Amino acid sequence: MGLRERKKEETRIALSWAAIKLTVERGFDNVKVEDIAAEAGVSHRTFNNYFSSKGEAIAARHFDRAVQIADELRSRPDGEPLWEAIANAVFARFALGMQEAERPADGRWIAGVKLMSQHPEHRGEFLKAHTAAQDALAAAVAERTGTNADRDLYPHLVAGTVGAAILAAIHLWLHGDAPAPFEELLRDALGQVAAGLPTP
Amino acid sequence: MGLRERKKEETRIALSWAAIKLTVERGFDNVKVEDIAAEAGVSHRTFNNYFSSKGEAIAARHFDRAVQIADELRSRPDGEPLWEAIANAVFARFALGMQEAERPADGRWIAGVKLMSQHPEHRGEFLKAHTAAQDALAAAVAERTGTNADRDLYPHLVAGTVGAAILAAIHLWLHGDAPAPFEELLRDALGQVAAGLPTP
DNA sequence: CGCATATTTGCGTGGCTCGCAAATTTGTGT
DNA sequence: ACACAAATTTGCGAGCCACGCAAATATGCG
Repeated sequence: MGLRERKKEETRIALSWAAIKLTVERGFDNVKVEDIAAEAGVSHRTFNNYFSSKGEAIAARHFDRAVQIADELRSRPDGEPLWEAIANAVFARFALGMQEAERPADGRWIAGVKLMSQHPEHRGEFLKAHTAAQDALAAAVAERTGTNADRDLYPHLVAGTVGAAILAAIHLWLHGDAPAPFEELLRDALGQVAAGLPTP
Repeated sequence: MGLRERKKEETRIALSWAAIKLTVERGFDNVKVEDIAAEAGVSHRTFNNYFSSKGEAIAARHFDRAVQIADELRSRPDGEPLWEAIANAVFARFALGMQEAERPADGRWIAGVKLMSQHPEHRGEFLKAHTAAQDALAAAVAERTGTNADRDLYPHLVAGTVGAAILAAIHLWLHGDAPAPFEELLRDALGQVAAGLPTP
């Protein structure tokens, strides 16, 4: 990767991060594209060369992280049972990134994230990123199971189910009554869907 | 429901339908809000009293239909096993609406729908509608299984899994290699997730 | 029939996305 | 080291969109 591409990637991340930071701090509607561009040290117009909306910039980090789950799955040993490999892939990339990238227990930050996550435009972009990543996961599942993502339901069902587990964990973590550690929720959710959701 | 509310509902549906029709015919970016309002016989400004974007207007029909699945589930007999009740609820509202509301085998129409379904803004709104309806389904599942949607993962996992099945069926139907009747895909998808997705 | 309440509408404001072309930066071959 | 081709950034402008506000209009109840 040449200097050119590296710098592009840096700019992309700087923009996305700036978008997240400002939005969490001030609220989605109080951040102008201009502000994000300024924070990242580029022009307003350049922002739109990288992202076609504020929401997309915010969701880009989620997207990048989620796509890596598929990559991780591909690199799991062949002998590993499917659902085990998936759980390991999810944890390797997802739960890890959760700890490293985000502020720990800053109440103000978490409150901001909650607000952001409820904003309509963000929700739409977040879900788009989520399902796009899910498609990548379906392709990886197809590879691993010898099915065909263009013809069979199976890989999409697996990927969709895993995605649903992740979303459920996030949802309960952010909005649930009884707060539990995210990792525990995620492990629980993946365990339940892997076991086939028997009636409780 | 008084005349007032009935008329509001009619306007809402007329707007949503006009948005779909024009978008399918001309493509998302070649339809102005003005056009939709004109087609429905109201002012541009009134459109925004009902919907806050073109995409939302289009997705409104999906949303209304999807929410009814939850209602339908509530009205299934108590003795019916959960997954059976869900499958019946989905079919009662979803597959039915598929036949009645949409043009049958008009190739031009279907091509337009495919294009529309790929447009970023539509995708976001569609997914928002889908997950909103999914939340309603989770609530209904919680009711039926004696779990709590604010504390337990279970109802969200079930609803999410059902949602994933529906999306996978739609996806393969619209974009898959080997076209199969939608109803068959849907039945197959629901059957697989209900059975717990064993490795094939 | 008249009045309180909802709804529609027009207008104005600020913001956003994107096409285009000029300016700047970067990689490469000599 | 240097010059040139290719990629990237930037400024500008056009067109569209969402929404606040207040005036006009429609509705339904007593």
